[in-house]
Amino acid sequence: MPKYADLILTIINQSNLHLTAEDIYLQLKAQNSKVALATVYNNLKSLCEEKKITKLILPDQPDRYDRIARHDHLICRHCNAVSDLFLDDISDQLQAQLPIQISGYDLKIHYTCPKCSSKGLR
Amino acid sequence: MPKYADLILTIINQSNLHLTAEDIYLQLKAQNSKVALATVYNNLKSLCEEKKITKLILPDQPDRYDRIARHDHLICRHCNAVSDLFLDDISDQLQAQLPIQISGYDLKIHYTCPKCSSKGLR
DNA sequence: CTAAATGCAAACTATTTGCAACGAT
DNA sequence: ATCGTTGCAAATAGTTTGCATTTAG
Repeated sequence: MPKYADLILTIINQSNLHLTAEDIYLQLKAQNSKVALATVYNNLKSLCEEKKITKLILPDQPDRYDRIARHDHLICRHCNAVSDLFLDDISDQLQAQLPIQISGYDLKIHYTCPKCSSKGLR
Repeated sequence: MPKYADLILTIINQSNLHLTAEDIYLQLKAQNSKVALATVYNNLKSLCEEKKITKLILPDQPDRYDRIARHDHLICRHCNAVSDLFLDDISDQLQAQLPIQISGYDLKIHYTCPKCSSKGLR
């Protein structure tokens, strides 16, 4: 039986959603029947420390976990829904403006998602 | 006596630090002697909703509160220390790559702060 | 007099920890 | 037999809420 760390990594890498610890827990339970939520949290924490996944921290909601491949995020300014975005890497451009060595960046773009937009929110 | 909302807004606008609710609470107590931490939280929440301040959410530490004027942040990849950064506004550049209307962005640049750097961390 | 602002304690949520039990080498 | 992995319950941290009280207009 594979360790949970591997199962969890696979779930995150195969998903294009942004799963919370709870989502992952439920998904594991559906497959595997017997996991503790704490085990999911512990494994997620280890995976982050090993830089095999990243934590996506968003306002007013539990943390989400994401694959490591560089990409940006669109965040709805009203409901905080998240989606992925693959823009040009601007590391070089940023680096050119800075006297220190940068190791990466995190770009969240705010907008109004279609759902909120259709409710008249701007 | 001014309302706490105003006092808090002033504290945040006058500080170039990134204060936590607790920091603000302590600062108010020092000036004013009698506030409840919950009142600080309630006011911070309202101020965010009114978009008079923004919440700065960082990994593994309490939320911090920041003035609204657009700027970016440098985050130490090791100790998560934050500092301000005033880079060129890239809204137009981002907008040009996107089919939807954006309303702003949040850019965090990761690096190794001097303190961590001097400890040999890279 | 009424509505908004405050204080306090309790509630809540997300996450972490301590520790005993388990399972694979 | 040992060491890393897991489950469970309890602890923790940060934040929010309910409600009675105070304050301001």
